[in-house]
Amino acid sequence: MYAPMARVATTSDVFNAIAEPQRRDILALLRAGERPVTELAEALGMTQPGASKHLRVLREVGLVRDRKAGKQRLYGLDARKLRAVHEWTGGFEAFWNDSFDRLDAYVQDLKAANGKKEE
Amino acid sequence: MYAPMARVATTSDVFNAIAEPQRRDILALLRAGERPVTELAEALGMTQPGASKHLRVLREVGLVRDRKAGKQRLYGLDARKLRAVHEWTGGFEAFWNDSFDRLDAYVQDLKAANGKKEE
DNA sequence: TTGACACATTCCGATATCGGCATATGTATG
DNA sequence: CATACATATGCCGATATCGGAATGTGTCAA
Repeated sequence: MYAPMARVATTSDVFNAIAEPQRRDILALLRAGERPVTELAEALGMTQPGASKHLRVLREVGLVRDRKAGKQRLYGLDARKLRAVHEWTGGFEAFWNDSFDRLDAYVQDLKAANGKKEE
Repeated sequence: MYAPMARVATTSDVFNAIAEPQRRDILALLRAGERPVTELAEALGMTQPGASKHLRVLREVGLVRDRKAGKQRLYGLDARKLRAVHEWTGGFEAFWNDSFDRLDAYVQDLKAANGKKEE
């Protein structure tokens, strides 16, 4: 009937998939090539079911692909969808590079007043 | 003293902040310049408290800054942290252009070598 | 077939998240 | 001061999420 219409499922999109640090780690590791689940799990210090679950999310959004190889299942990177994120953030490039409006003034202000901020 | 150690707070990082579509919309809108909360809310079809809450998240991760202007509070973009995301995804650039070629090569390699002596 | 291995799925508990609503805080203006 | 306006915060309900543990499924090999 009414129902507070709570949260919307978000695990099905790339932005959310890479919001999880461990999943980013998996993707980064896969740049070196295909890897079986157990190897990923061990390399990243996570349990096998944990790795499987993260891989499932990554697979469902299309960031990785899997391939059977005997007993194992090799996961490989499919970075095409990361391009969308790269381009989205790229749309803000003008705002972190060069001065714009009062942002620049504000930033200068911060630097002057705060010194170093670390990054 | 047990506690399944459930989920880790993630709202305090940039990747998670931009995982929410409405927050991305806010950031995109703010490229046009500073805006008061109400205007953002109306422009994006969200309630005022809703906008305030999203803005709070964005502020806490440093993606927006706020400035008092009379009765209003103007929110402005601070895209510096988006650069980190841009660069992280940029680390995969070589893989979204020819990821399949690379993968194929890797696969051939595996088949030829059989074992897992990679690198 | 049996057993070992690789991986996926399910159930669970704790907590995070989001939207809606009501309300509190803050600020200008009369 | 009082009131209107702008924004923030608190509470709630529904649901999503994550990790752990146990268990299920699939595949090779003897």
